[in-house]
Amino acid sequence: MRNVLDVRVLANRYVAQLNLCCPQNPSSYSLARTVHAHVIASGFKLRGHIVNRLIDVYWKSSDFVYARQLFDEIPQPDVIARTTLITAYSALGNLKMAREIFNETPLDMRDTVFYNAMITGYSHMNDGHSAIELFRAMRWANFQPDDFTFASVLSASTLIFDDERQCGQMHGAVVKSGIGLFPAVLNSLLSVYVKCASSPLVSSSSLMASARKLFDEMPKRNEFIWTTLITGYVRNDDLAAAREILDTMTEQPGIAWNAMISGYLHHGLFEDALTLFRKMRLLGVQLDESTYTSVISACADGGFFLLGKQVHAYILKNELNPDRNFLLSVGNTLITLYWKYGKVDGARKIFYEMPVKDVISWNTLLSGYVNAGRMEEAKSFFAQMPEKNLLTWTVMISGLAQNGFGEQALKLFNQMRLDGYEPNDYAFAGAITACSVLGALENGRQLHAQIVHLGHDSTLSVGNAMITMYARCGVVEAARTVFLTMPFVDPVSWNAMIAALGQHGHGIKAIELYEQMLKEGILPDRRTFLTVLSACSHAGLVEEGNRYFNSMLENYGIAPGEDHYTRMIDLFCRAGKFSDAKNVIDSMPFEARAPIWEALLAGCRTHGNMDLGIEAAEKLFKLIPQHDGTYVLLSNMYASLGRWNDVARTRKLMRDRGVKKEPACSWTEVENKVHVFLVDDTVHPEVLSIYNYLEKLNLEMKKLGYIPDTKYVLHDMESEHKEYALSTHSEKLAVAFGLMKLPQGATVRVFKNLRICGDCHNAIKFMSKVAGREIVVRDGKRFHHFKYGECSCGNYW
DNA sequence: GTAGGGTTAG
Repeated sequence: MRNVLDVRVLANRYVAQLNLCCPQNPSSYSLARTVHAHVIASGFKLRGHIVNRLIDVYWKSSDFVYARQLFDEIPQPDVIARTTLITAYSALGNLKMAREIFNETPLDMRDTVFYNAMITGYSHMNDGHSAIELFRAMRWANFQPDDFTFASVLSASTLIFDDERQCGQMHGAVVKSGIGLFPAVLNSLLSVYVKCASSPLVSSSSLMASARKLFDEMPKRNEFIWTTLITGYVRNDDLAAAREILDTMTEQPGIAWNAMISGYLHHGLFEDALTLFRKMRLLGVQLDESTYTSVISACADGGFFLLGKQVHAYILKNELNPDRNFLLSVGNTLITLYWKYGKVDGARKIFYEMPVKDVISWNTLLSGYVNAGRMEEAKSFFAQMPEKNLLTWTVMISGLAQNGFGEQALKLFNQMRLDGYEPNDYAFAGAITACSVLGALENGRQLHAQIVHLGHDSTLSVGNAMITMYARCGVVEAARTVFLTMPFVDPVSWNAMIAALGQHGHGIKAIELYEQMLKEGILPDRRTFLTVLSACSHAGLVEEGNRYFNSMLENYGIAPGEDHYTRMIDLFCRAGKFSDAKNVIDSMPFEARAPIWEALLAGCRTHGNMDLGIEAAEKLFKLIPQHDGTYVLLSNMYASLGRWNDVARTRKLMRDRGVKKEPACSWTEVENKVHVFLVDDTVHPEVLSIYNYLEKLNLEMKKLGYIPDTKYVLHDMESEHKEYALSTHSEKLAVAFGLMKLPQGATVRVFKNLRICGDCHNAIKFMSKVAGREIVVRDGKRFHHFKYGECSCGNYW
């Protein structure tokens, strides 16, 4: 038998021990289990504060199941136990269960803290309306709100308030309740004004003025209040006002400086961010993980790799004992820093040395692989990720699409939906890009419909991707419609639309659009010039192209890069001006590398300039001996000159050197279905009937003066299919198929992922004449529109 | 038993 006093002492000791438990302390859980065992062993009844503390420690140590079990064992849980359980359910995001406990609790048992817990639950789950509704009910039932209540309700208010009147009313309620002096409440009230000012629906200036007034009247300000106001100005794009507040601070809390640095960062003012960082160090302001993450991020986005590396070294030297969270967020930004400057292996090293990693770490390195085009590594990395989120899928889908793996990207997009993810605009943009790569118009249209349905069609990423998709699928009108109906456009949109016109042979229109862009005050960048030069090249606008090329450095201070010189060589070669093309190479300020010679060889193939072509090929064999494109271009060049022995010799050379050729395929859109003819060197059964149809066409073509039956092998086929392949190429097959199947008057569209050859170009020209139809054929990224024996590219194929 | 600020990935 114990006496009452002993029992109390013991109970207090248990509670004191349990109060030492906190979720940050990893031994909390076992400590609680020990106390728990002691209590039972000493014959104590589990009740009162002890059981309540146990429930609290258990759920906070991630053992909610046990906490709930304990709760159920109590015959009559008091209001504290109930409050704990409501908090636990809210933290797990299960507001339904939290509310159930709430409703089961009789009115006379409830107190203010009990209401606070439920209101906070709603507020944390971003359900502002329910939080405020409960706040009203609480006051209706005559419970007195306290400082905690207001802090939660105000936080909920920031989610839903969008006008000044509501802010004023809430302000009034706080004043009336007589609690206004608590810093937490004042800070929350300030947040309400500040967040309401960030809403696009209201005029921010008068709300920020109210916020400022509240701030000026505050009797006491803590570091959070300073920070909230600075963030407020930053979010409303008034960096000067934010800086003014920072400069008038008497104390120097690090978090306020962090807010300012992050403000500069998000407004692209990287140098200001870094200057402020230097000042922080000079004044001895406390630096923390947040400072480092922002600063490294500023280095990553602002072009300061070396400085970023210095910060990295500084951290290694001065932060001797950083905690695990520190290593996590700082490590994550360091990964970004390294891969953005092409140091994927450096990024990889940091990743694998990190003691703790989260989804962001994985996603960041995944982006690094994808961005560097290291898709094999990206794929296996993706497969071994322990946790994925929406961004993971998005990065992988658009990465696959942009690196040419269209089918895999679409497969992954479907997989993502099967896994229960609702794609966002970026994911849709990735899928649309995949359709561009594949030329899968029908698929793209279906996605377009879904995008409109889900309301993603007004976003830039989707709009820009759709312009390109429609253009590359041969329907430039649809691309134009997208461009014209987009609520906002950016330089990427202009580029995409100019490219769309250029790729379809509308060179003049492309240039007109470019001029219009200039008139609207948008500055061209390196990519714009690539687009414009391509457009000129495809339309044979030699003079214009030359003029734009010269304007790059003269008017815009942009030094032409290798890719711009490549376009110029292309431009001159298409026009047959080989000496000009050669001059371009000689005048370049750097050594000609493979892309330059490849452009020259491609140009020589088009116009059968054998000597120069051989010269270019020789250079390429030295520079990139295993590249299949050189052999294909060279043999095509010989073929266009009718030098079949040289064709055979080149192909033998390729085999002897063990060069693998990418498999090719061809498809056409007929009756809303995509028909694939040749994939990986296999022949579709329908090829035979097409072949016969083509024979008939050939006869008619002969009558019209075209000489068909070029005797060389279809590049994509091996010997077993030669019987059907001897006289035709896959583009021709596809066109013939379209002519057979599509009703008179319909346009035949062929989307192919190779460059069209001269023989096919001629053949299709005549086919369009014989059939009296419009035929659209894809040639790499651009298109040929054939009509009555003419082609949109004129003489500049 | 309940609240408030700054932070990284496309």
